[in-house]
Amino acid sequence: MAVTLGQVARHAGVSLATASRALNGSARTVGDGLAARVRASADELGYLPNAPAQALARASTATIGVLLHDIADPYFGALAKGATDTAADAGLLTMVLNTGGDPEVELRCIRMLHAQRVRAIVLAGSGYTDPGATAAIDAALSLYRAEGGAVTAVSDHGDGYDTVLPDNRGGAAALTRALLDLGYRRPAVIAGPERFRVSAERLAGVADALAEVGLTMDQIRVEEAEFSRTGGREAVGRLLDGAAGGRDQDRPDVVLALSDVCAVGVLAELRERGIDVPGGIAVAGFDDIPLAADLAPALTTVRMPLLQMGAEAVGLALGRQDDGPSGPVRTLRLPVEPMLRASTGTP
Amino acid sequence: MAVTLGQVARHAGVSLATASRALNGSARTVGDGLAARVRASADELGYLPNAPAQALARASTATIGVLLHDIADPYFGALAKGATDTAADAGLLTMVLNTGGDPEVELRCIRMLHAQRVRAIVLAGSGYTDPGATAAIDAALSLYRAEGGAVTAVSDHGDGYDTVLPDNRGGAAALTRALLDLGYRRPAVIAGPERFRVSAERLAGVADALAEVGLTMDQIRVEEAEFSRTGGREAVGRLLDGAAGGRDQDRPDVVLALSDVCAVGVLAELRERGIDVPGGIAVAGFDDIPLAADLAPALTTVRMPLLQMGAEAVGLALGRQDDGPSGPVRTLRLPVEPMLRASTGTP
DNA sequence: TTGAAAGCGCTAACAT
DNA sequence: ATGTTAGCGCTTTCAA
Repeated sequence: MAVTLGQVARHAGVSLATASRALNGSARTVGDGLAARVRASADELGYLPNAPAQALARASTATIGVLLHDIADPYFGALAKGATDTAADAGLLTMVLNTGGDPEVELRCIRMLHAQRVRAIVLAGSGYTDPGATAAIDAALSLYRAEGGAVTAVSDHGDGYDTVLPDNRGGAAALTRALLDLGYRRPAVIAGPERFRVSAERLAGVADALAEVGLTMDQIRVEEAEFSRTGGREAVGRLLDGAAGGRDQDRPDVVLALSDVCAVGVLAELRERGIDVPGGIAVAGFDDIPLAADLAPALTTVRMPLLQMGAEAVGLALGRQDDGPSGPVRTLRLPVEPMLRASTGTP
Repeated sequence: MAVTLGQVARHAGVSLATASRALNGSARTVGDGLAARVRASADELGYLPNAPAQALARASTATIGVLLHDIADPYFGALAKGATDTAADAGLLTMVLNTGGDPEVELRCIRMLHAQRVRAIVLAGSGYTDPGATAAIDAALSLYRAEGGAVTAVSDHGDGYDTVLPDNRGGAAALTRALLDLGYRRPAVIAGPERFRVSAERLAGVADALAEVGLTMDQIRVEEAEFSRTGGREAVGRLLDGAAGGRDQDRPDVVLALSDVCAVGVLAELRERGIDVPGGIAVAGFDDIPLAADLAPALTTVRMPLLQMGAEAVGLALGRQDDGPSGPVRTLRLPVEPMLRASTGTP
């Protein structure tokens, strides 16, 4: 059905080997005349190499895999864009897999990508706190690496992986400090799910900054929320309803949502309740997703270099191909920066 | 290096064929005892099938490809989510390729996906108006289909493709009508790039509605803009600066951006110029991307069922596998709906 | 520089 | 129900 290399070779009157060398590169070189003839035949017949066959013969594919929670989430969208573009520049195709943040799904995805013999797997989602889940994933990745696969992580997935490490903790601390400097004194935090490592990192940053002014985490309200708009809405609802008596005294003066998509939900809920932002309660997020500055009001947040993170993660993976599997583990620390906008006004 | 089926077979004391049948499904059936033994061996050895080898032997992969302009764009993010999740449910992996809206890139991407022997290609970006580019793409896809590949399109890419067809024209007309009903009389339009078909479709819808009240397109200002925030900003800038004398008389009372990401740029530019929305100028978009309702002010737009569109596009492709390549071309028309929000207030 | 031939790991006839 | 074997399309020794 499809045109094969063999047909091209016959058409050009050369051997299979020569056709292969002329069309699909190789250490060996082919005489100019023959090479041209082969290429002409290939064009004429409309030859396209059979990638699976090449993969089998070469024992290597031109594909990578990216694992993330949800491609529709703007945070992961930007990460994926950085990754896919970098991969494409290197001639690689990218498989994008949504894990939904579920370690079991992630494990299955890793096996599928391993089965595909992708060159590299990028762990773009957060690492998990559950030791069992982490161990299972580590084991699967270890098998994958034993066969030459490269693994890189975005944010902490344990040492042992080449990692692009944005300063979650430092960023959270810097943002919290900035809020304190603005005069806010009754912060409440909407933290990410406990099962994700980044949640703890960011929370630790908040604690760092609070400690500097003599506050501890038990003195402030912390609600956990999924990394989603709905999660943010519900969490801030609990925060407000939970404030005993609902008196303004108990009400937080600023809500720090540790992800922008949560903050979006927070803004929506406050709007619905008729609470002015930042007049009534100020709001801050984390990530600086593309539309953060266009929200109502513009969202104070921590800028993460998302495109770069995705790009560097793939870059590390490709570097690993050259260095060999046993080179030193690389960690690329990336600075982050608080962005103060209207949602935290000036109290 | 990697564990092969052969090793598993030997370990279990069965033939290669039996091992294959036991592990990787087949019409034939295998005795319970043997099957269990084979599975046990596979587990013990940590066997993972070699997908490229399977693809070669079966002459078919378990992958699909999705072509879109930019995965970081929320419109495509949602589309991709619908597509990847549906594919995953069917046991398929998805390769996501950013074309940047460039037909040349798209052509190369199609060839790559063809080379990969993906089962289906989803054209998620807009079709092109350039006949040359379209012909080249059609030709490449035609070769692909001749070898059993399925192609489905989101929005018009020509008949001949199974298509998920949101009512771009009808939606634009309905939105325009709604704006006219609100009392706006000096609309200006920020249209998409002429090289995309959807731009013309949406523009035609606007014209339809204007005609109903005796207006023609030459009586209103139309600026072209890339489907991006920056595109929207610049276009509305031209719109305002171009209004001779800049007198309020000449100024549009509503700007209809034919994509939400453009509308975001419009809102940003108006904010910067200190023009109130909707008090000074009202703004509407198109697509209803996830954050449209959370912007400042909430954006009036046309709701497209983005997740569903992505999902159905993959569904059509999978249906095509069964129907055979020669079944009738399917078109799935999807209704869209204007969403009136604060950005168009009530003049 | 070119060609012949042996696989790569797996599936699917075709036996038995 | 199980095994034997011939490929799938390509790359890559190994010879010439």
